[in-house]
Amino acid sequence: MIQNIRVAVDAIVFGYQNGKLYVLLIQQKFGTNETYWALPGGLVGNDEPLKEAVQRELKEETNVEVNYLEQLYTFGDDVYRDTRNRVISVAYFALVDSSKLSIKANTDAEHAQWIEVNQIPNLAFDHNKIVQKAIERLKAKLTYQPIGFDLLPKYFLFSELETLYCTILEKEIDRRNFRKKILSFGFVEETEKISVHNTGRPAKFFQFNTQKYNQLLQEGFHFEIKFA
Amino acid sequence: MIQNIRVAVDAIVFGYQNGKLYVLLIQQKFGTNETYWALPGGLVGNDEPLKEAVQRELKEETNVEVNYLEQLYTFGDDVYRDTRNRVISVAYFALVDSSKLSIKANTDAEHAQWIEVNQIPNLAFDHNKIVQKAIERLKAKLTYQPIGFDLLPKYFLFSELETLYCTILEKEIDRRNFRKKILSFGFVEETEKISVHNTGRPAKFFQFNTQKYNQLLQEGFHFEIKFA
DNA sequence: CTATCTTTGTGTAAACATTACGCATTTATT
DNA sequence: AATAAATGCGTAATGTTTACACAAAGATAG
Repeated sequence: MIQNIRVAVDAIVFGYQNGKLYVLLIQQKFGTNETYWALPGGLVGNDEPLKEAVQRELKEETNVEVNYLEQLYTFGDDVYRDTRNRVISVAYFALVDSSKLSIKANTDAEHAQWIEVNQIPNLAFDHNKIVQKAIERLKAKLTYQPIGFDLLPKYFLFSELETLYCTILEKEIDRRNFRKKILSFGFVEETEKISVHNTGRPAKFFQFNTQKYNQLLQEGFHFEIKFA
Repeated sequence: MIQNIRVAVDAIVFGYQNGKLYVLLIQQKFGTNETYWALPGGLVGNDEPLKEAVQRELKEETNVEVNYLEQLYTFGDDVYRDTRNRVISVAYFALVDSSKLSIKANTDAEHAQWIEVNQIPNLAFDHNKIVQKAIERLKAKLTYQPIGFDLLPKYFLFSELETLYCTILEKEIDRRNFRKKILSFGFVEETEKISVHNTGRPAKFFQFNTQKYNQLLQEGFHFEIKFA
């Protein structure tokens, strides 16, 4: 018997801005006037590594380049997830910082759009399920890996980092304890820059020091933020 | 262009007994007199869910039924991992308790064998890499999910649980603090049974209460064992 | 039958980490 | 100048982890 299974990749790309979490979706046409929302993705080339396939599809369909990319899960238990063919999908989890939240014009990218996570419509195939799994991963990782910084600009305020954690994890935390905890790690550094907003005391900008973090990792450090 | 990619599943099954961790491997013949060790696995059927494919292959090739099964990772970045065809492999991570550590006779199962993890030979394809990733997953999960109990018999001694943790994580821990920590969770219960070994004070058998654990999970409980 | 060995089971004090707040600081606004 | 808003720093109370002392229960040897 000859195996006849298609292999696709799909990307769940998260972006964050002003206390809101977004997912990158594309609008696809089925037939003449029916449109569906779906995750960016497509079939893998015969000689193409999976990871490159995701990056290519993202580039083609949305013109977005991500800051962070890792494999999420392979969806292949529902044999009829695509009604036309047997297709398994290797889903990837990705993050972009807020500077990339505007779609750059591109042949196909016009159908791409950032949608707030609590306003995601019905998606094609099992894509709602995939997004759900990605959100769980994001929440989990936020507490044990410093991926929150990949969602923020290079220089950020502590209040921004704090509201990012609170909005994504849907929990409250004490501003002052959070700050102390993060600073105690030693890989978030104060910069010279100072933000002036319309109200309140001006705040220092901070930055994530990747090198310092990797060094600490090697010394056996283990990142963790507990949210009650 | 027609996509021509094979989809395989591979299983990394761990077993534990007497302070030793084992992986289930099979001996395969290539050509006439060349033999290779490899992970159990094979191609997925056209109408077969991935998870069922693993279970079928395990049954066929090793006659083993596992206690715990979850998807590990999909290996598909090395385009030439199989030199004959483009094959991507969806790897699964599985556990059996010590009662299943003897291979039951079966047509194909004669080539299956439990090999100690620190004596794993060169394996076919990228299977050494896959096993490595599985070991990392096992170590990580042991600290934040109660999967250690799936490697032990239904009734076990605290000393057995303790040495399991110590051998797999390759670390020492204080016996008394470990016991207190585990018991504080409330899902490991004392039984009436008592073990009499040749030396020392007789020990109570304990058992894992799945129902209690699930109940605690719903109440927001989060399992965690820290190893210095 | 008592001394010794070994493993199990219980307790407790010290060290460390987390939590809950109080309050001074620095700007913009009235 | 007084007020408001957000930032930045400190400290006491509480909770958790670690290190270790020691009693308990059986096996063995003299």
